[in-house]
Amino acid sequence: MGVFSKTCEYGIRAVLYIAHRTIDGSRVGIKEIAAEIDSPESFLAKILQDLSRKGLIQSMKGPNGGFYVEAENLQRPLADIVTAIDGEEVFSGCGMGLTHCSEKNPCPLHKEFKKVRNQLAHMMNTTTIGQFNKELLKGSVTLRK
Amino acid sequence: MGVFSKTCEYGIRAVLYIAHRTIDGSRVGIKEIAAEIDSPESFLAKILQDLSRKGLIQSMKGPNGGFYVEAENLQRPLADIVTAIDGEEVFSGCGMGLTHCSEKNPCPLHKEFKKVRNQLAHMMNTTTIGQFNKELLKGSVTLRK
DNA sequence: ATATATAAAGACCTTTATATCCTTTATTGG
DNA sequence: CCAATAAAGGATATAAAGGTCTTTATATAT
Repeated sequence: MGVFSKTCEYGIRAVLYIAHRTIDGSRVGIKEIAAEIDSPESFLAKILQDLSRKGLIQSMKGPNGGFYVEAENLQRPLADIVTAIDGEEVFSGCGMGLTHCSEKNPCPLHKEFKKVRNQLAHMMNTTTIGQFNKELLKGSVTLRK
Repeated sequence: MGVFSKTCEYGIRAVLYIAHRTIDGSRVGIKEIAAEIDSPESFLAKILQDLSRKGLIQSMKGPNGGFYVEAENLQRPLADIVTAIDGEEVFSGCGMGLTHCSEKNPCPLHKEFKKVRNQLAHMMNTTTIGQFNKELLKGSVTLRK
């Protein structure tokens, strides 16, 4: 188990892929996305359907249809994808699973774990969907394997 | 979904509970442990059975039997519990699930995610099983709810 | 020795995550 | 309008995580 669910991992990869492939206003189909981020096609379809309903990405049916990312969404943080799919827990939950863990009622790890959580949250909140477009086009970073 | 699996969360809580309850050389039974860390008893039994096989905790059958932690194990890091239950992935895996993500073949988040991972790993490697005994005895930290 | 307390072990069951497939709906170009 | 294309939606399958129950093995006290 990683930090995010598999669904979420595919979601992040797919959104970044779509973003960099459609800055020119074009659209990209599920087949290509699935192939390029190495994910099961029909499972990914479900994920993108969900992200599209939630407005994180856009879609269009029919010939020349496909998925794309609106300009304004390029500024949204990756944390929004995580929250949409996995929820807030990873950014705010107790490290050892206590539901009432807090400053006043802390688990043993509370202080230290909070630092880690906050670093993760900060990173995901300051990293945007569009931020890697250049590097992805250059090929200096990868989304598959 | 939290950072660790539920199994792992119960495991950490239970081990810390056992540690502070058995510094005097006594043993503590599954019923008490489950009640005090608020976990399903027979599920926890499985988890402790596993941790005991792996040597992280000790156990004894029969009257006055139960679980306990050897003095030497009090020095072991919590990371050992996580690794025993969830594996290494949370400490070393790619944030977006790429199996070949590395310095040479990095995902977009590689650098930043690595920092978070490392902070988590560092924290869990420098925190020991016995470290919270006093606070748990005092009641200044909690393991339930 | 026997009765009893306790963990170990193994066989289940339930729920959630992951994944596939088939049908429907929307869009477009001719 | 028609045919082709591509996503949406729904039903279902499979695997993994989470959880329960019953029986067995082992230690202790009497």
